[in-house]
Parts: sequence; C-alpha cells; structure tokens
Amino acid sequence: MREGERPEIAKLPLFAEMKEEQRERVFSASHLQVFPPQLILFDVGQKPDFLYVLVDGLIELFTTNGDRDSTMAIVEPVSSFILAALVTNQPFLMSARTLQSSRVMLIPADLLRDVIKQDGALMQEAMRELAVGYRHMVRALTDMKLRQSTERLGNFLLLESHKRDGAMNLQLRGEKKLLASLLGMTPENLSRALSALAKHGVSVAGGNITITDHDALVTFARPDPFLDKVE
Amino acid sequence: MREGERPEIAKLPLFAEMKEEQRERVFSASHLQVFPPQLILFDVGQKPDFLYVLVDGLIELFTTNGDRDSTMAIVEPVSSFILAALVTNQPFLMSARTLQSSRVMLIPADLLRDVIKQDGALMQEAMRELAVGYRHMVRALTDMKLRQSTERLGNFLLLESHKRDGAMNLQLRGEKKLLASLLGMTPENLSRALSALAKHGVSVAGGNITITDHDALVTFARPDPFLDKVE
DNA sequence: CCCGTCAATTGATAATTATCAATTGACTCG
DNA sequence: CGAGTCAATTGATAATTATCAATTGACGGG
Repeated sequence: MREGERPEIAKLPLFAEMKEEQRERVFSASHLQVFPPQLILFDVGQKPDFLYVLVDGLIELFTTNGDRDSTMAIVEPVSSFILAALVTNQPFLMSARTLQSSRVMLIPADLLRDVIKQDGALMQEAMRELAVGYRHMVRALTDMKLRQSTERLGNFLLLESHKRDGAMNLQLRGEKKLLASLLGMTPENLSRALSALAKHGVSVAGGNITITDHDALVTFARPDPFLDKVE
Repeated sequence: MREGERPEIAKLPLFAEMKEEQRERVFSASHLQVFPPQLILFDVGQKPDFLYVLVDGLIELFTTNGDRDSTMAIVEPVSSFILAALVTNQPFLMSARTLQSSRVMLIPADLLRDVIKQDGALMQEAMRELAVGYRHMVRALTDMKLRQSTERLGNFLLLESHKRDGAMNLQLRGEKKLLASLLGMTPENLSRALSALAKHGVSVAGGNITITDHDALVTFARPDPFLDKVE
C-alpha cells in the first residue's frame, strides 16, 4: 500500500498501540483497493481472508433471510470491520456492500491473526474493540426488542445529534430506505414515523433533519441514560 | 473459594490456557457465593466490580425500558458473563437475576483486568469469548429483525435440538414466559406459536416439547446454514 | 428541456403482534 | 382435601407494522 495512506490508519485505536515493527509487517503485506458503489465485498458464509479497514467511502453490513434483507450496521471511515469473524476464523454472519465508492485496506487474515498473538498491545485493542462491538449489539437488540419504530427513530436522531457534538441539524448519509432497514422498519413506515415526530420537535426537509425542540423529542423518545450513549 | 470447586471452573475455555501461577492468583482472590432464586445480582448502569462465573443454577440477563423488560440471554453453567462490561470498564447494559438458586464465582474486576494484561493466553481466550459473544448477538439481532415470531420459535427448537446432540425431545428450563421474552414475544403469542407449530412437526406437553417431524419443522422454519448454528 | 427512472411519500388494506379478559390447570399451603 | 396462587391457555379486540397501489418529486441522460 502507499505510504501516504498509512498515518490515518495507524491512528486507529486498533493499530495505535502496537509495536512499530509489527505494524510495519502488517501494513506492508496489506493493500488498498478502491471499490465502486453497490459492490458486494463478501457474502454470508464465506471464510474471512482479510480484515477490512474502510479508509474512505461508506459500507453497509447486512444480513439476508430468503428474499428479505436487513442492514445491521453502516461503516463509516476510518474503521475496521468483521474483526469477530477474523478472530474466530468462522464464516461471515453478515454480507458487506459498498454504498459509495470506497477505499478499503485489506489485511491478510492469517498474518493478522499471527501478529495479534505476538503483539500484546494489538491483542488488547482487538479485545477492546470486540467488547465495544458486543455492547453495541446489545444496544441494538434491546432497541429492537422493546421499542417501537417511532421511538427507535427518535432515539436514533438524538444519538446522531449527540455524536455530532449536539448539532441540531442532521444530514443523512445514504438513502432513507437504508435508514429504515437499519432501524428495522419499512421505508413507508419510516416516512410515517418522520411525520409523526413533527409533533415532537423534529422537522424534515428531504435528507436534512432538524431537531427543533430537543426537550420535546427527549420526552417522546425517552432515551435510556446507559443504553443510548456513544461509547 | 473452596478447592473442590476449582477444577470445573479451570476447565472453562476462558481459564484453561492461562499460566497456573496467574490462575492461582485469580482464583485465590475470588469467592463463591450462593444466591437464592429471583435475586438481582446487578442492574443496568452499575459499574462491574466482578466477573461472574455461573457454577451451578440458572441466571437471566435482561434489559429494561420503562415498565417492559426483555430477556437477552439465559446463562447456563458453567460459563462466565458480562466480560464485555469488565473489559471496557463501563456500566452494565444488562441486569442479571437468578432464576434458580445459583452458585456464582465472583472474580474481582480490577485484578482480572490486570491479569488479562499480563497473561497472553488468558487475553486471547477473553478476546475469543468476546468475538463469539458478538457473533451470538449478530444472530439474535438478525433473528429478531427478519423473522416473525413463529419462525423464531421454530428455529429456536431446531437449534436446541441440535445442541442436545439431535435429541427430538426437549425439556424447557425455566418458565414459558421466560422463553417468550427471550424470543421477543408475549407469553400469549408463544402459546399460539406453539400450537401453530403442531402443523409443522412439533408436539407440546407442558414444558416437554417433542419434534415429531424434523423435516417438516425445517421446511417451515427455514433455518439458515450459517446463522442457525452453535459455535 | 423533456422523458425515464427511482426514491420518497401517501392512502388503503392486510398481516402480525400486543393487550385485555376470562378460564383452565397445576401446585402449595393450611 | 379444599382454597388460594399463579403460570399457561384461549378468545376477543386493539395497536403496530407490513404490504400493495398510486402519486409525487428530484435528478440525469438523451
């Protein structure tokens, strides 16, 4: 891979603490690749040959059941994905597709597993990342099991706002049907949920959503102080 | 803790590979405790003071939202739980209660985090356990997002049967309303789902469920070869 | 600049799931 | 052995969500 790309990847928590020598070994065996939009990177059931690091672009992780599919996560740069499959060396449980043209670093799986064993700092960060990912999934499952769709949307907006340092104006990345799938509802119901939130301090103009009354939205969505948090 | 209890705990994958000296350090600082049924071990929001290892009994991990709650996992012996909260040293996202009288080993959190840093084999097993847990959550979320209740029940039964070496006769641990909550439905709907499965090779007698026609159940539930697997 | 395409919205209806209510049945306690 | 308790079931209804259908609106290509 090109030298110029390395710094931002090396800054990732996952790779930040490892020994320089090992990082060199990993990076020099990896390569960057650019994928066009709507390309499937891998499918459920495949064995992981690489750890993926999204450098630029947008990627969707999704699962399928018959003819339906569901967005499990949206990966934004810069972050790695499918670490759990790599660590367990088990087939993917999710498929991945690019939503936009994306630059992705591919780290050979065998090598990385090997380096993880040798570099304690890297292993610790991998462990931490998996723990954070696990907790993220607990949140998502709780959200799905005990909230209904409009509440999920409300809490999603509050969380997005919080992630963006409290910005009251949110610009959706990707299409609304993607958000619908992420929130576990149909696009039709997302539309209706968005208009329902008009009464609770949310106004929508295309992909631009504004929280006009934060308190009203909080009252409606009842975010959980521990669940609805960034980590 | 008592000497006699150690072997079965030491056999846990998590602790199996670590250095004997470190294991001694961990175990001698830990203690076993017996809790009566229906006791809350900890609540959402508390900081983890211990890693919990269920030695004997049955424990429920659940989340709450207002007046509703939902079973996230049922912990059977012998296994540890809330490793992710311990590793990240963040507040619990789930509460825990005993379902039966339970013997639990409590390992001081600070100590264990310390030993994990020092013992590579233990860290690797912790990492692996978190990866497996993450994948389990991906399965659960997929199940919830793209299957409806009767399908979830059908696949649950198939998976349970598979876990018990293909036994066609299943004895439920715990009450049916617990299973209902785990599967994300009301007890009423579990009742109906169970009778609906009568047409698809399942017969019920109290807490005793028999798969009378495995193929028929598979045809109905359409298990996913990768998703509906034990790891 | 118009047409075709497709995401998004809106309305109507159907399916799924939850809630409320009542009953049954198993088990315990006195 | 009978009363009380509670899980489980069953029926009726309501709420939520999905599906189907039609329309609107934005955008890019010819």
